[in-house]
Amino acid sequence: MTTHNETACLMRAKLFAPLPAAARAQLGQVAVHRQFFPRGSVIRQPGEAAAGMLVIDDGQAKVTQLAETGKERVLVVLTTGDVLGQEFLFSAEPPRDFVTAVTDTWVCGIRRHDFQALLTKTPALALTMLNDFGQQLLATEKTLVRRDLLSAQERLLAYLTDLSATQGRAQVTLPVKKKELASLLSVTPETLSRQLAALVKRGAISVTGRQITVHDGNPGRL
DNA sequence: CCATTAATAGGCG
DNA sequence: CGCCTATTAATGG
Repeated sequence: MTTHNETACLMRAKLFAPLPAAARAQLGQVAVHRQFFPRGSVIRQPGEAAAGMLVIDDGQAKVTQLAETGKERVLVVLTTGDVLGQEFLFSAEPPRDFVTAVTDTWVCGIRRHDFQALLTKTPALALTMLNDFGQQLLATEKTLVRRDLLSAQERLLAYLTDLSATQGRAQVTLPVKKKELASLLSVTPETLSRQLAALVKRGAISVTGRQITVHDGNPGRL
């Protein structure tokens, strides 16, 4: 897409934004740079070795888990600047999830040993990681609470409101197929379709394919 | 075009 | 609300 120097790739991760320049430069040294994954290809899958942490340099990817029945469960959708697999910086366990490119995607990464070597020399890095784990925990908590406490319609609207906030505008684009969004929200595709229609009728949103406009209102803050 | 796949509609538990 | 089926729309070759 655009230019790309040693540190740029990893620094696209919002995670590392607070780091001092020196630490970022060092990270750039040990990073794995710019691997390309065409839309639909598998970036990571269960059982792979030496997983490490990944940064979405450009593109979108979904994290899924496969049920016994063969049906896939969408856990999260990642976009440019998002990070995944922080836990593999600290553990040599193989991944349990699939990561699939939803669009053409470029990915960077850091291997566990490289990261840990750097960690011992750079206290700021440790703090940054701890903060990130904390954020991650809060995010997980939020999705759990939503799933258990909110109705399907409330969950959907909460999701859309979040998306609108992160994309920075009222008109948002669904990052994945509605079928997958349904999985992410723990509802069936039929229910998602109905609740979308209900929200439209209520005047909370308007829908054109994957383009959705969130009209201001009182979404509820969960 | 045709063949899949995705999305919606309707019925039912 | 989930599951099932029928119908229609979108997509890809």
